[in-house]
Amino acid sequence: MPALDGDGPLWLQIRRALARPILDGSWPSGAKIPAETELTERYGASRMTVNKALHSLAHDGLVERRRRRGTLVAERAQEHPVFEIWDVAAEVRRGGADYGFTIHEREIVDGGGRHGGIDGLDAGTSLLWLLVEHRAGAQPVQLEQRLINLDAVPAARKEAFRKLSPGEWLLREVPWTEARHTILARAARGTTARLLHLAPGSACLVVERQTWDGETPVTFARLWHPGEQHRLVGRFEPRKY
Amino acid sequence: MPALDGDGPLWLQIRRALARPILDGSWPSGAKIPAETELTERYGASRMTVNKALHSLAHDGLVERRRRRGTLVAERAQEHPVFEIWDVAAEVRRGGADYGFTIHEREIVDGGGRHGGIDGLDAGTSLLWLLVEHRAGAQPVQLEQRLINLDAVPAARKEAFRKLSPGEWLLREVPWTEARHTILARAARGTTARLLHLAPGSACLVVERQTWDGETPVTFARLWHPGEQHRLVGRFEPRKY
DNA sequence: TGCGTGGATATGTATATACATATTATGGTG
DNA sequence: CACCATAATATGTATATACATATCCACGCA
Repeated sequence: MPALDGDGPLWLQIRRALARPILDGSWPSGAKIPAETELTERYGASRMTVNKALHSLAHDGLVERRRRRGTLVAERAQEHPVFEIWDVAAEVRRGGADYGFTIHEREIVDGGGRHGGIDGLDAGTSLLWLLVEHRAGAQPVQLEQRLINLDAVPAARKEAFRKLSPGEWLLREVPWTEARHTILARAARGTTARLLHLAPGSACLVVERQTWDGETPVTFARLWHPGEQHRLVGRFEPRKY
Repeated sequence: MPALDGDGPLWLQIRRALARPILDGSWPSGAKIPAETELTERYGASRMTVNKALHSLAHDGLVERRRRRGTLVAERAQEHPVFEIWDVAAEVRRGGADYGFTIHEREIVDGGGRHGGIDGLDAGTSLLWLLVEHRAGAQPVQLEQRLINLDAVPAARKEAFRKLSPGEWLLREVPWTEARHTILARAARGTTARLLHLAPGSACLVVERQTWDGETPVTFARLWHPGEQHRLVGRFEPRKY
């Protein structure tokens, strides 16, 4: 059981300490989490504080709590972050396939060019344009059109993206406070169709994501997936309104 | 400000009482919610209990809380449930257009027929099949293929769906404990293309939703939207792991 | 007028305490 | 051995209390 990291409120520290082994799979679905009284001693916190951490994890679907039985790691707990972060690499690996990517285009542009700009930046801003193909084995599973705000992320200018794909690299290196996703369907044409091995006009599921750090737009990505093949899954419970 | 309904834990009662005017729009975005001390008096609860209700609303993005400034209704707070419930009628009305629907097909079938079955039910189960067109003004915005488990919802057999669409009726009348959404892209063909006024082969955004009440599957819906026109939007913040 | 400083204010966190409630475990009884 | 009553257990809810912290506002001074 991981130790506390000393960063921020105690209940969030406890939450993180418990979430980590759940998300990396070392506590599998159905595993029993120590009781509140035990965590109370282990972390030197009051029961109310421990309760807040566990309640928060339950609210986000990572654990299930039952009176008397205790707190168990939820089914499909590891899938939860996928819906928010939308990381192909992790998804491909979870499916058991080899993940690989190829950068087909790389160019420094401004916001007024044919690749478009980032919402909230003026046309003169320097952007890094990338066209990235993501594969599961030999099969293309995602085509990524990405723009990175070089004012916000100057390190991207020299980054080669050898080991980490641009998406993974950004997630790891760049802080962000907000992301907005738009999901739509569009027919693949031209280069898009060709790189995804699709007939022109095939339906694709497109996820557009723009990320901010405070007020500053950081990056925009348009992610194309073959429509018949790719599915976004979410699980919900009735709200408490 | 609504009164408490006396149903369930006090903090959830307070949560509901505050969520209602936010979701129905009577408290617009940016409106100030009474301070914790004031709600404490109004509802006869301790500050910790009020705090739990407000914290929970903030966690779900319905309100934003800042020290000293107080608690404000969040931007786009009314959109939040859309992501989960996916109610076209409310969405169309929010856009200012007239909402209307037409039931094109209605039939009692079993799970083995050409309309398919519901996952988790055997082929002999009686199902109500419906094909529903949803419009904003004269423009078709969604085509709904629906199957209802008549064992779980016997009242549906005689329901005419005159005022409420099947989706709204089910949401209101039938309890559910879990829903699963699948989002994909698919080309519209045949009747689907015709009813949506699309050329055959056009990309559509398809949302499939299956709902359970405990272990019992209740209903399955496949919702088709013209892909270029319809967008699913979500807003996220970094997780606290 | 402009600026900094300090007090007032509302939320954020943490604790100790108490009792309620659901569910499992136990043990006794027929 | 089956069954039912009862105890033990872990979470669920609620309160009172205390102090921390961010932020707005007003006051005083240059």
